[in-house]
Amino acid sequence: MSRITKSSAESVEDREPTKTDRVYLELRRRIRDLELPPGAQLNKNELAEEFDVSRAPISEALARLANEGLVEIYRQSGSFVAPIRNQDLRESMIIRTALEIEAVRRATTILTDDDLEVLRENLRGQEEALETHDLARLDALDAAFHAQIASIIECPRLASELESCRARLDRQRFSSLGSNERPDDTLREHQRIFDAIASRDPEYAASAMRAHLGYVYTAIERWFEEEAAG
Amino acid sequence: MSRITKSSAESVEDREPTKTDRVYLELRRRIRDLELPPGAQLNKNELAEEFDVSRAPISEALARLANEGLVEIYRQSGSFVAPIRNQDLRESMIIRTALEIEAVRRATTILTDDDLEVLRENLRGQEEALETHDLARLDALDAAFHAQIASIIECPRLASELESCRARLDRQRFSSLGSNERPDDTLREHQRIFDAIASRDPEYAASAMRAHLGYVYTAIERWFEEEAAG
DNA sequence: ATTTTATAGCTTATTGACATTTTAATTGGC
DNA sequence: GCCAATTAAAATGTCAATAAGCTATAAAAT
Repeated sequence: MSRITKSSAESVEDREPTKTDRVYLELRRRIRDLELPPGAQLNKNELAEEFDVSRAPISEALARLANEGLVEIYRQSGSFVAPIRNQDLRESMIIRTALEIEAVRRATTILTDDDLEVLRENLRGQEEALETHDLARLDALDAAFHAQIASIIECPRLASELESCRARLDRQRFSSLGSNERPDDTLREHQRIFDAIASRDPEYAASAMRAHLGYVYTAIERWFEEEAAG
Repeated sequence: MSRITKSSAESVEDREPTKTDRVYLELRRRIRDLELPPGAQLNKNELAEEFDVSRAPISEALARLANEGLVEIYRQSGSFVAPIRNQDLRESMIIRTALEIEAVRRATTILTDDDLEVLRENLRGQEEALETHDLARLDALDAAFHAQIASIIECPRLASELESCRARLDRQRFSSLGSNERPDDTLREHQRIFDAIASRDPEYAASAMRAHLGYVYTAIERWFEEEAAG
């Protein structure tokens, strides 16, 4: 009997999202984009009123965000947007590095020509954005570049975990956007990753990715120290 | 005002677990240990009665387990223990490989002598367990060996994600325990990982770990094909 | 003046009832 | 005998009210 219901799996995908999902996605976006700044209080009653739902979906959405490290819930006391902690950024970068290196390594071995063309097109866009000093577009293409590489290996759980890391890291990135220190270096590193992938050498691709993410992490640490000092 | 309440963080750690936590941990254990077999129905009403709580904590616990890939919830239809899918095992092993390689690489560079001694002691235990054919103990020490390596880098979020992978993989492992094909090979691979760590060579350690996990994955795939065939 | 204690105000946790949706069986028609 | 529409049962999603716990303020005692 229980086996039969599993046939409903196909109809599950394309249903309108539950209220919990709506609240979760919207709050996640606000936190990521710093509309809700670190430390801001998230009152479940107020949120329930604002979203015009009861407190149950709010509560579950906040629990999910807490699980993801974007929210901290103190029992019977209050819920708050998580502060940006150096330790969190460090851990997120370690996990991101682990996943992206493994992804690029495997992607390199199973890559199709279409995959390569998508990446090449992205890089062309990055060159344009750099020439026109469109830092916002450059940033978006940067994120897409990494996501495209990860998507090649068709591992949704890995992609999801990577996105979770990025959400935590994005808050720092958006904090320092504009003070983007080295857009041209970044582009060169991306091009080197692309060349490594195109040459179908997993080790080369992995080391290029590692070098790139190492620079990214150095920049994050520098930002954090300035933030702590100033 | 909202800032002040964050000072309560220290008192949050050592409070008795919430009902949701209790239900989550217990259900997770039952699923992992196959007490609740893949496909089994999880009726929220029945569970609420059994645990003597209302349905809210049950619902949240199941949501967490669903997020982790151990449970599948079909709306207004039913909740079931997730089946063991080859694709899930593959993804879990990819993520596990990514995280463990990164962990061992970093651990190798910051290792203390005490850390080494703990690992050496574990290996001695594995040798004993192999000699006495105590496969259950060998299995436990295997898990501990990997966990000890990961713990060195002090990255709780990585450790947590690894444990989540292991929970998914454990169901397959427990299914085929006893048919443990190659306990002696496994020990040799562990010893090689230890030697690499002891020599403080991150690249060597990473490649030893990659080789080991590759063999593990091969065994999993073999099991799955036999399972599908027979 | 300082420390301790009691109280009041918030906030989240939990509950039990209700609404919505899906699934399966049953009935009626062909 | 078979198919379709209807209906009933069952499960989860949602809600609004209540319970329980924490923080901070203020009063009281040392």
